[in-house]
Amino acid sequence: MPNTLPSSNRDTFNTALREKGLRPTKQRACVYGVILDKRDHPTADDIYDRVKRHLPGTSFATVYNCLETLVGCDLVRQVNMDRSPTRYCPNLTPHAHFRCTQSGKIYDVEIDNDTLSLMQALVPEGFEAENLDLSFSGTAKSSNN
Amino acid sequence: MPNTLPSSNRDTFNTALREKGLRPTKQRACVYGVILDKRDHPTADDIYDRVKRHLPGTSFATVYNCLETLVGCDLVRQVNMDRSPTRYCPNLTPHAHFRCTQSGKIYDVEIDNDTLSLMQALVPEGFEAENLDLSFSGTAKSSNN
DNA sequence: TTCAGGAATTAGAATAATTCCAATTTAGCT
DNA sequence: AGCTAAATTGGAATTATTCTAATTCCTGAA
Repeated sequence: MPNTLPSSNRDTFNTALREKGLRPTKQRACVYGVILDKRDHPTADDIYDRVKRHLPGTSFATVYNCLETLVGCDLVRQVNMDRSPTRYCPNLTPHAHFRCTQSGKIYDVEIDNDTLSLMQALVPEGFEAENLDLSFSGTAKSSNN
Repeated sequence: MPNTLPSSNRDTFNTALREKGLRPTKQRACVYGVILDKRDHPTADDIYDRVKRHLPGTSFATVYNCLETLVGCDLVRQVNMDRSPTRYCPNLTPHAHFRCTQSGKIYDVEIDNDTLSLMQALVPEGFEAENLDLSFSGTAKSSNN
């Protein structure tokens, strides 16, 4: 059903793209839609499958292009864990990730402001951090599935 | 010149491998040697080039095999930043990494125990973290080169 | 409303890092 | 020295991603 973005997101989407002089195309909307729709940290591959259900003609290149655009517009975030395929996440609040090495699932982990400040304070003089990435891996009890 | 590991490291190396029932071969020693020798977070490619100077016959597959072994024996650590090639680091103390987006260089960043504990405390009930990865990216003033 | 020109999409080829594989060599034991 | 499992080798294969050139689509000026 997406391709129809919920209207609040639709506005954010249109605005974010227009601000950068980019066009809010149906492919971009659809990619954004499926990422919002099921927040399971899908890979480009997953996203491709889901997008095809709504816009069957869509190509892989387009999915990658759209993802790059959405990341550039700060609508979604890339999540890289080790060397596994990049995953995408619509949660833009500062948060860490936990990967269960058994199931492969990725969970969002909140970061409180105090801890965030302390982490940022680790960066030495003379370095200007634009980005911070914190991730954990280990096992999640099955009750978390 | 390595292939000749400094003797203190040579002991650590032999012991670590023997403990796992693995053989301390000259290729493994050499890979370990070049990683200790120049601590600039080399990629497998860099390591391959350096190893070839000492053991010209060495193949790429061997470099990867050796790296995997060394990581498994906790002699070196993998450093993954975004999707760039994996880098290797002989610093085994808990530390974060800073990547300068201009130069591509990677710097070690110390993590004090208090901050480390707070970070570990972020992991919710029901999750058991075996691994923690913290990395920053941004710009380093040229005085840090 | 039409049309020009840039933007976006497309299919498929290309790339880069890494892993796999089957054959050969080597190391450590008896 | 000879046996056996472990390690190494070269090359092919894989995987995620990026590139390319051709086509299609929008948008805004006439």
